Amino acid sequence: MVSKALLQTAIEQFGRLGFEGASTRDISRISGTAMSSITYHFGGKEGLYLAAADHIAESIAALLVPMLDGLRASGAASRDAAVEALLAILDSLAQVMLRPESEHWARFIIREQQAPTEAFDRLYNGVMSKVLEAMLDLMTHVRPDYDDRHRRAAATLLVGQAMMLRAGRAAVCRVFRAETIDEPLAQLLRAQLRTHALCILSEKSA
Amino acid sequence: MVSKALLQTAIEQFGRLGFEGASTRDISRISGTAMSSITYHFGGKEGLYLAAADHIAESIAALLVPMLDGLRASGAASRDAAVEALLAILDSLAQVMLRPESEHWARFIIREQQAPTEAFDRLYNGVMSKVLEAMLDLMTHVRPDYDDRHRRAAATLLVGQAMMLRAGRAAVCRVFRAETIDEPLAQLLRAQLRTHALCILSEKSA
DNA sequence: GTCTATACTACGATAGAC
DNA sequence: GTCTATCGTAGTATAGAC
Repeated sequence: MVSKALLQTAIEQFGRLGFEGASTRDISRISGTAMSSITYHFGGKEGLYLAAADHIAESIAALLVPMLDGLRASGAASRDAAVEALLAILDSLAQVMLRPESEHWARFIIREQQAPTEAFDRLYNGVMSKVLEAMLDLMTHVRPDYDDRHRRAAATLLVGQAMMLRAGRAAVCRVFRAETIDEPLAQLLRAQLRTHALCILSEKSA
Repeated sequence: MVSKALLQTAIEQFGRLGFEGASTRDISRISGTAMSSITYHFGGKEGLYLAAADHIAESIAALLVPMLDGLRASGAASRDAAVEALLAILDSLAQVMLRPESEHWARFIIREQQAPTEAFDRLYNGVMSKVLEAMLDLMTHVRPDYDDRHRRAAATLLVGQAMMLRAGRAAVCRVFRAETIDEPLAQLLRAQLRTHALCILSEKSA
């Protein structure tokens, strides 16, 4: 399974070093194969990069998408149910951000956020849009008084709190004077995120 | 002012391409000087990188730090005053994130968050810690019922909403089906951030 | 399918002229 | 202080053996 190894190594290397910084020499060497295997399996460096984006989107989608339909359905029952469903989505996002495995995905994605290429389209269409659509759907039940743009702004900012756990990881660790986010700290952050989100979502209409 | 030009170009190139991806050849060419000027002024590629981090920290500190002492003082008057001071800090952060000039800073900083080097120390000690200390100080007035770790978690997550405006820029634009964040959208996002923060900070104790 | 060998370009650093 | 010239290394891509 040379192509699988190349894909895994590519995600790590592209995430750490960026497209230009990563070298196909290193990727193939770490994967235990020859450089020319990249050309054979993916057509070249760029093909490998896009394949890595697809693989990341599929991996995250596998973790999140299956639960979205259920939450959308259960959230239609009442406003409180929609709030709970939104809290569940946010906590799932937070858990993904806290997973050690998400480190390389996150680096890759955050790079693409700063300078989107075709790879960002694949990430957005593959996962992000699905999560956001589910959130916006639930937001219509929670915030019928908001217009569409306000609901989008609210959902975006709520996601920001979860994203902080990855995108601002180094700062989070400094704030807590910790080397890493261990399990008790992770639970504290998730609980606080829930408190914040509950407060924002259940506040009576302005 | 060759060294100034090199510094500016370095921030842009390191931000876009990362340390490994950026080339001293390009940086010197874009700056209109010779490669060897980098060796002369900064000792080499790494010295230039650290100098770029210092320059970013100083630039952001110049925008934020002067207001922090005043807000800390005014926030000591009452709980409501502390809430208002915190809202002012968050809005300033949001404005920094929304500034077009912050694009290159942000890329540089976000890269360092994912893989901190000595440059992150300079960024954290130069600006981030000062903003966070001011926020935590105000939080003791707003949330005397929280323990220190909960206050740190709350402050961190609040900052996350502002950070989303930069770190998740591409996703924000997609959500609003916009090419860029124009002035009306920026105001909408800032207003929503204020609503969220106000809701979180003024909620009665749990 | 996977390898070795190689062609060609670009990298960072430095020596030395001015 | 800034330049040109050059060294040694490492980059991607490709041709061709097996």
